[in-house]
Amino acid sequence: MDNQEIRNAGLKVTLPRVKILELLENSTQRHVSAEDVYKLLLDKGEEIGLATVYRVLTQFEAAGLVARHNFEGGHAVFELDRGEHHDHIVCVVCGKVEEFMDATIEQRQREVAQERGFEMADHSLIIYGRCNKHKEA
Amino acid sequence: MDNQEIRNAGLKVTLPRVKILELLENSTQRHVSAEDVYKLLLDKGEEIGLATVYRVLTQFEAAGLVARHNFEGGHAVFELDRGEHHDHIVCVVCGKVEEFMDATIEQRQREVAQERGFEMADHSLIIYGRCNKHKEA
DNA sequence: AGATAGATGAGAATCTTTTTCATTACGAGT
DNA sequence: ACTCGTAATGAAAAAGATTCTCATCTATCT
Ligand SMILES: [Zn+2]
Ligand SMILES: [Zn+2]
Ligand SMILES: [Zn+2]
Ligand SMILES: [Zn+2]
Repeated sequence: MDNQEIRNAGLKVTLPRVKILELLENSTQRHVSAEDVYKLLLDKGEEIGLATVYRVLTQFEAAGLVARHNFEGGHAVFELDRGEHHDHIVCVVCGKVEEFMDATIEQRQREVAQERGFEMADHSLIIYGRCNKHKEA
Repeated sequence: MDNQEIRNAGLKVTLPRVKILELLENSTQRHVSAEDVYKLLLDKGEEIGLATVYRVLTQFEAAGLVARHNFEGGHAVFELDRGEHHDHIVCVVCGKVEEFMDATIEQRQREVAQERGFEMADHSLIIYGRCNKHKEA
């Protein structure tokens, strides 16, 4: 259960943390900004300060519960980290986000890093395009 | 020459634009933030307002003269767009940036987008890791 | 050279995220 | 269950990045 995940992260089980984790688990949008989380909680009647939302998301990220992504747009988006790595493809018209994982790309990235003497720690791959509803031709 | 590139972009050839483009061409750091550009110009005695730096970089981007990247760190970095696409590998310790282009990755990205019904417009791939000077083992 | 649309600079404004600090609430130990 | 010390929270301020406003200047065309 959630409480245990929070405890395992070395954090106290507080109402804001439980509610934020619940929201990330149950929200229809998987990829949400801090502001989104704040407003979605407000809509549910949970008055949790925006500063707390930022703090908790950052702590969850450090604990590996949450992943942060820097999509275009000037603000970070967060999602529950379910352990399975994936990358993203984002529609530049409607903002729709789809996830994918391509073993070939993953493998080549590791090789590219090695070839350059780097030890890969992480990577960020975002494809921008127009989804089936918004492509031109 | 620079002036023609600026003109071709439909922009007036002004001193700030010429100086910013020169700096991007000659700077030892290829990947610079707007603040970097502002300060590097100051160091050279060119007093160009920060707002102008932002405006010009954005215009250059729209004209395809400059590429903008959202590395981690909360601020965008810019580089001259020399027409040859490439991606980046960044050392999380010292910030060193290397460029690479991998045909396999590029190709798979296009395929992934297609498989999902997307028309790829652009993509952002950043590998984070430790460079040869900073890796552990 | 003169007219005009476009460009600049300074500062204000905006947006996102972090910090401060006084107050409140977990949870370990009794 | 009660107490206490520490960690967590909320509100507001601060900080950092970027954009906007507007009065002034300037490149370009005639
Ligand atoms: Zn779309
Ligand atoms: Zn995702
Ligand atoms: Zn390094
Ligand atoms: Zn580059």
